[in-house]
Amino acid sequence: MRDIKQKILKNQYAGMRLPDERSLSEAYGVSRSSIKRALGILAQQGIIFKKRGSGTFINPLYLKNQSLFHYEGSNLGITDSFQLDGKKQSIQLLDYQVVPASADIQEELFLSDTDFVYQIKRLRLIDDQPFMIETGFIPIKIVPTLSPAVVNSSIFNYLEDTKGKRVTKSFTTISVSPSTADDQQLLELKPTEPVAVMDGVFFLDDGTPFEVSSMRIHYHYMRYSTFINLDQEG
Amino acid sequence: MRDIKQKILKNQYAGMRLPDERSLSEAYGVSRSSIKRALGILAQQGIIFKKRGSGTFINPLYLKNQSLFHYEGSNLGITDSFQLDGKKQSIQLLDYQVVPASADIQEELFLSDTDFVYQIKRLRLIDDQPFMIETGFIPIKIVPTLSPAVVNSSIFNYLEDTKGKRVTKSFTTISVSPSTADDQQLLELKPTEPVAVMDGVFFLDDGTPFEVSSMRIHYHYMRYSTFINLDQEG
DNA sequence: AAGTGGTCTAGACCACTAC
DNA sequence: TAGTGGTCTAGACCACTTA
Repeated sequence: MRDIKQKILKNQYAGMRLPDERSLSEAYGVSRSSIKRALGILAQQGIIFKKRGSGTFINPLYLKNQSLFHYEGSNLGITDSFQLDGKKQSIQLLDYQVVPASADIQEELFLSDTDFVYQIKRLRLIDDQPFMIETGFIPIKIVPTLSPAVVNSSIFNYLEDTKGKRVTKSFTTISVSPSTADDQQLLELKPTEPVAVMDGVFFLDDGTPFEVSSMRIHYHYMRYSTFINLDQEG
Repeated sequence: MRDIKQKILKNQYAGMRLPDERSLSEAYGVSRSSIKRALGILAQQGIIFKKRGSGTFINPLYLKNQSLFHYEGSNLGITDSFQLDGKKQSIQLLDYQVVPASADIQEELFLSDTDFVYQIKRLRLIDDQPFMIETGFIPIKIVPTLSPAVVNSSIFNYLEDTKGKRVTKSFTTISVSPSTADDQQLLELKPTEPVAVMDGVFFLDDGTPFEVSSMRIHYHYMRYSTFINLDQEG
């Protein structure tokens, strides 16, 4: 899959058309089923279109606009969703405490009355411009070793590097809101300027809910792109 | 896949756990590969989690909150994304003309200098409350038979019913903006109240780009939910 | 050690498109 | 009619979890 994707990017297929599946199968020395799986994922991502009876074609929009297409939604809809390429990221820790899990949070993280969570509020900046206020809740029993030092950078990376646990799934809702006084102060907004709100639950590989998070994003930096494909939905 | 989904909804599996793939294969009288494909789609949608070595489990959040989870993003991120259940939908046609395709639109719809497009501006309402201004561009050569009467309801349904063409894919970008004077008037917003902006390209089944659309949505009605799963991304 | 999901194969047959 | 992708099968073997 990766190799075919590279070839598409490098324009190594003539006429926006890929070889047929049987040829690819032979060329790569794998079964047709495996080729089919690879192409299926690329089709799901909108990189190619399959047309029964005629062949498999590259989506021209993808070539023109990879930067957008590169499927920002795929990065779990968080920091990487924003244009952080060459820019300096930083974090200000605004709040860090351990509190009992509220009823709402118990429900979303599958906790009981007796569970505690970290409550972490951070301001994220790029090139010293504040762009997002993030308030997250994480069960202490999942990462008992969290500390303010860790929280000053990526919690997801910490988890992956030290515990081998990956955060690979999320359920997120995006909405829009006028800015509150708190937003205006922290994000340096005028009263007429709005924020985007992303509320989400993040899960580990195995489905364990790991964090509930609410993000308030400076409207100027909010941009969320997705490719939707209804083919595989029964 | 549909049958298993029903059984999940009706709580016909004990302990939030599905039978193993080999049993399901036998029970349904199909191969394990077919079961695997069905479960793969449900996992992609966040309905179940697969754990190698231990089994397949129902996502409890899905049972608690199907209404949200029912994956509004899947409806191509448009009207169905909003809470229109029992409510009365209506449309006001604000503009309807045929114009030459601009450079931008030519690029996104793969048209040439000589192509013309319908330019259609509509105000959508639910229960007589305006909630979205939609400006769309559609190549005349794809639907030469469009008319104001058609445009007063769903163009997608018209296409499917009369031409057998389905709109199954979209590429959409969501952002946030303060309301303009036009927004404020049409959507009955105060100057401090913002709008969500959804810009997108919609494609037919076979990858033909069908419409470029820009939607400005009353912030009160904007809510976009997605489940993201990074498992299948290489 | 037993049971689970993950990957992969080799091939049959079907449905559609284009010529 | 030839060529394309779609669906499905029966089975081998691997990687991981749990007891």
